[in-house]
Amino acid sequence: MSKNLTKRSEDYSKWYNELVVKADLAENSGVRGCMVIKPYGYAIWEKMQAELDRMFKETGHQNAYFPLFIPKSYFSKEASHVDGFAKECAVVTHYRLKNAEDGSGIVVDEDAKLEEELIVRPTSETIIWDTYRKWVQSYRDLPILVNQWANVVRWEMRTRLFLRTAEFLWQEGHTAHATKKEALAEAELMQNVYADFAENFMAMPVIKGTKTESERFAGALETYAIEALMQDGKALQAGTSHFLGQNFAKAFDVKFTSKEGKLEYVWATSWGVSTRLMGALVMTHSDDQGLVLPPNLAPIQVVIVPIYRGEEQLEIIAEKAKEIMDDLKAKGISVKFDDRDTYKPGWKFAEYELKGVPLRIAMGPRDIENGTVELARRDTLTKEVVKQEGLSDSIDNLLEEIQKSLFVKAKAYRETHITKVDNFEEFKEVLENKGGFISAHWDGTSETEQRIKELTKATIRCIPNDAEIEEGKCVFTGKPSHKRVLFAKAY
RNA sequence: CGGGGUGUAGCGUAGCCCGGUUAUCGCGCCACGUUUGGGACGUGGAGGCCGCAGGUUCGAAUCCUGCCACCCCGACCA
Repeated sequence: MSKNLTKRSEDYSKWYNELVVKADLAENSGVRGCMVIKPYGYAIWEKMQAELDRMFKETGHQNAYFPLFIPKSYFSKEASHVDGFAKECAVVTHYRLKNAEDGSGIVVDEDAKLEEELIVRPTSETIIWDTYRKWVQSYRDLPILVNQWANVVRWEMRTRLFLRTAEFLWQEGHTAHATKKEALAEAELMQNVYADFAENFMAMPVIKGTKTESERFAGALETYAIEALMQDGKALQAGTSHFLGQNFAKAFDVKFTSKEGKLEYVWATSWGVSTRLMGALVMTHSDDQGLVLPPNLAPIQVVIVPIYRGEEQLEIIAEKAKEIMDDLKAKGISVKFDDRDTYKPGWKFAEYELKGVPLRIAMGPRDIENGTVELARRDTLTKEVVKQEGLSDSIDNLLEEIQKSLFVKAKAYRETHITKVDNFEEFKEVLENKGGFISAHWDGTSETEQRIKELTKATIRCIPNDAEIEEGKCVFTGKPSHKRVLFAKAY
């Protein structure tokens, strides 16, 4: 293993790429743009899944599973949806291979051409709404509150581990409602669930807002998003929740008879977060020493490293370590005792720092003698000698403190990187030299948004839900505006 | 998908321009010994279809063509 990670200040992008690989989260595979998520990285994803799944169920949702393949004809039923995804779809055209006649290997059997080509899902709205048609007749069949955990494929031209891969893992919720009001409430509810998860579980502060028309999901009437800010000053869309109106119901003819006996189209939402959150997690907390994981998501929360000379000492330390582990496990804290004698303590310290383990306990003969341990925090890189007595309680508290402190730190960074700007020169200056979100007035037109994007590469990340009504002039055109929106360069 | 770059042992690399013994070095790996409170040291050892496929040549890591993958810049996107 090579020792030094590129510093964030030298090359942020390179730092990220190296860290994801060196911390054993993921690596590239033989297939362009597709990654292998390694056990350590997958363990973090599983923790995210477990908590999100719990939250979805708590808000009344159930899991189901829909097919990977979508008939091309389904896919083309909703016009704006096709426009949005057509350019990045993988298409299955054949169902059989055969040995090449000249013996040169395996080739596609041209005789096995599919009658109707299948799209590998880039998202599942179409197949799900085709299914919901059969599930819904009466208002009594509503709402349908379904989520699926799945992989999807979007044939991206430029990929990066976790942030943008051709195949990624996600969950997609698809709900059907009798009224517009109910569907809107669902979309907002899920935005809140995502924000809650991001902040309380990932310790990643997010801004809740609405997307502008040009940033909206293909087929949605309204897209609600949570936006996070990375350490390099770029924004990252961490989750989206869409109000789909009756677009898909109309495209797939999903109607129900209302209480009043009228035939009406169903109202829809969809919402998702993906393995992109892994990238967000890395870029929110980690440092030049490696990964920094919030305790809620760390596969290993505490690691115990013994320092010893000879079997005899190890035995004594191991015995003490076992006591500590039992105490910690009883509190639901995940702990690993690393008694490998093939690596030295210093090597292990560096290794667990790279991997972001929140707390490290080092125990040597001196500690055995004094009834102490050395306790080191990953987030602050500080260490102190503490009494073994009451250790599990203090660790329990400390983990909670680390979780909070990571959030506070990330939030403080974000707060100092939201800059109010009132003219375009300043806009460009702040974007160039400081980065982060720029809070500015906008005249509400796609044309202006587009021009600003062309000139600066910054896009409107969202219109914050809590934006104050404030009379002002568009930062670009000078036309009247009544609230500020957030601009940023984005991932 | 367009422009540029890279690909040599598990990782990082020298050699390539200007073709010619057994492909360089460091880390890692294996064995033994000494070590163990911040990435230990010594001695010995193993490991290579030089990204893949063709071509030029007496001879190719080196020159040419095609393909694949990765990185950077664009266009596009979660």
